[in-house]
Amino acid sequence: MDLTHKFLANVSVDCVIFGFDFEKLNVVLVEREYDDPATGETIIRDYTLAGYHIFEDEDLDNAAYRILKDRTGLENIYLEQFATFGKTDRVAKEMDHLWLKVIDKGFADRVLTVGYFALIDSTKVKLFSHDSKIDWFPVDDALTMDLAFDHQEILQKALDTLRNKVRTEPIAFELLPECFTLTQLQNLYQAITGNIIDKRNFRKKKLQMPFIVPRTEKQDGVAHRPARLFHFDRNIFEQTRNERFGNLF
Amino acid sequence: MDLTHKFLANVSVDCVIFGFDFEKLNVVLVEREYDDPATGETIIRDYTLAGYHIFEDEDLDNAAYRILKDRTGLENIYLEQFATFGKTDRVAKEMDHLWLKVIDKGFADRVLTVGYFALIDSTKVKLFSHDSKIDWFPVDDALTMDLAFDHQEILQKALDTLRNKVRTEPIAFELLPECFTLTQLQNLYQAITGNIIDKRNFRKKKLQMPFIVPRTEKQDGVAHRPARLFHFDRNIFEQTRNERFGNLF
DNA sequence: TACTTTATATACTTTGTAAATGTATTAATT
DNA sequence: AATTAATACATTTACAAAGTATATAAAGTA
Repeated sequence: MDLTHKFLANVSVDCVIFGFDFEKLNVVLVEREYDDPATGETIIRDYTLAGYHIFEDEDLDNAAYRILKDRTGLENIYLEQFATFGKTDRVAKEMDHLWLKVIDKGFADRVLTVGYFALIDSTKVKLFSHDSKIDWFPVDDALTMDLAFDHQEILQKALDTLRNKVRTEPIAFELLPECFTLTQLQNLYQAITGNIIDKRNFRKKKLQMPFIVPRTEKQDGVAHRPARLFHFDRNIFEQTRNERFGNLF
Repeated sequence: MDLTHKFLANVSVDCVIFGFDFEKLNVVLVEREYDDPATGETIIRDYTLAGYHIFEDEDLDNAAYRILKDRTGLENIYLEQFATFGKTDRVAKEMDHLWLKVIDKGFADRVLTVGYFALIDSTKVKLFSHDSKIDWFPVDDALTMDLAFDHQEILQKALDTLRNKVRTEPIAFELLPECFTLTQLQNLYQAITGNIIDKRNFRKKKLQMPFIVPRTEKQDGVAHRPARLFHFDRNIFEQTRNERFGNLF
């Protein structure tokens, strides 16, 4: 192997952090603001995914876990690498931005970004950011917002990957609390895929899956008949993995 | 964004080139040999995937296309990025190798590799290599051979991705000549998935797929009843994409 | 040459299972 | 009592699984 024209690149990791509020799918975005030094007015406001460059002695996966922990405080979270973005012009959008005037010229270098998506139970998570605003946004909105760099493309690819994977792998449960109702699970699948699912068949199918385990507790604090709660048993799922063929919903 | 501890990495692309010989799935491997300067004996012989580092002004995808063209002479080939490998110790295996004595120390640096897999009609392809042997190997064999670096892991991941994707996307046809028999197509799916498929139902299902188009020609040169030939029509497939739900086979 | 053998391609049928759809009842709150 | 959603069960329809039969080529054989 000829290493004579060896070329070195910046490497960063971007985390697409997905959450579910029992209605729609959300994603974590970090706000960027820049005030014009002369007038003091806010000139730029856009959003980025949660990202950071990797450290020299750090595995890619660990960088993603670090970023996730910095932003959510959470550990042992479902995290999956889905794509790497390395177009030579991927920071070109930034060139037209005033950002270039205030930040390190390092941005002008070539930057590779490895994309990860995280699935978290967002119901009780508090988001952290030392210097900028950070918040949840509906994914549908985020796809039309002004995102920095190629974060639009990264988000879209993360969503596509999630939509695909959720059909055959039991990852949807990562977005729900430990106990959930079948309606909540159905709403989640609908939010991810964008399709509506027939309730009767969805229930019938789920009830005969041995890894969807009913609990004695019932739903609480709702203004109608409370639903039975369930939890997902990963062990049973793995034991019965070969018996399955088609969709999980 | 703080860029004070900016870190630069080597970036390379590895291509997992898949082919099909109407019996089994094959993959392209490049042989590495090193002769002991003292005795002249071959000390090391192992195999790598087709890979090379990226150029400074080159998109990741283009690097993959370049590597593929250098090795096969082919253009306009199905190529898909499937994962990026960035463990800090991913070249550690090489440390125990005598290779380190004869090559640039650059290998000791951290190297990120972006994995792509290519699907080609291998029936009429000639492989190129200026300095080393290059050949097709059955994937099953390759998975137990001595592959360099973490190429074992990369190959396995490529195979997993192919196995998954082939269920819902019409990429299997990339491994066949333009015209093929239904038996060849069935054998291909069996080779990829490792499962046997019922011939009667496979045929019935395929014959009612409008994008599997029968041709007037028949199979030639076989010592039994010649089969009808078909081709895959991508336009029809795309037009009828929403009508589909389940497996493609 | 004529006939048989061999190997695979191809067609059609029956059966079992799961999805799609229709209808009814239950259990909580307001 | 009205409202809202949860839950149960039955019927119909579609498709996959599995059984059986026939067609068409080359190659072998009398």
